Amino acid sequence: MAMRPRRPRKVADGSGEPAARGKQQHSRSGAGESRGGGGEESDGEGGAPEAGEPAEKKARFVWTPEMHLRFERAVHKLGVPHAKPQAIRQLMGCEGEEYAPTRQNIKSHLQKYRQSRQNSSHAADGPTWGGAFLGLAASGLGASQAGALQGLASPLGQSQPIDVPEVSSQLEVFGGFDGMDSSVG
DNA sequence: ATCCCAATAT
DNA sequence: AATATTGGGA
Repeated sequence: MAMRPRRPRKVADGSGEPAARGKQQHSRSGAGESRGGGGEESDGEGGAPEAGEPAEKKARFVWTPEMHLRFERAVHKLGVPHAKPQAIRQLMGCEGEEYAPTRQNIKSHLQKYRQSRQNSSHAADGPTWGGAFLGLAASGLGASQAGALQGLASPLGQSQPIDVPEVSSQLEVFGGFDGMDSSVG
């Protein structure tokens, strides 16, 4: 029986759970999430192919240096410790792109990003994250793109001057440095 | 109910 | 190692 990895995870109430748990499964075709004005993450469950399909490979999201750069800029704009997945997605301008990370993709990546910052914080940096965009510039596909990214323009031409939603509510828009750093006393 | 984070699994 | 998935909290 196929199960549909929909995404209602936990629906209120948390009383008593069967003692049986510890099952992991993976299987997804579409992305998750799709709502909220302008959401495009469609959840088109294709139904489990009964048979005949030669086990399609699931495509994992590949974070390209460029996507990574957009991600980084968005995160830094909001402040590393305060960057939230949905805000990041908006600031990235990935909407409308053919290759757009889903909120969950961003979430996962954001975690990794914070982790790399946390465990190195300010000292040495790993070759992967530290030099991710260096490869972009060296690749040659950056040159002009890098310049565009400086101003943050969408390759589609639909560049709107990033309008930050509303962060005014919080008085802590302050950010730009790694939070949680208290060693020097 | 929705969103996000951290842990965990693959 | 990088990404996805899951569990739990706000």
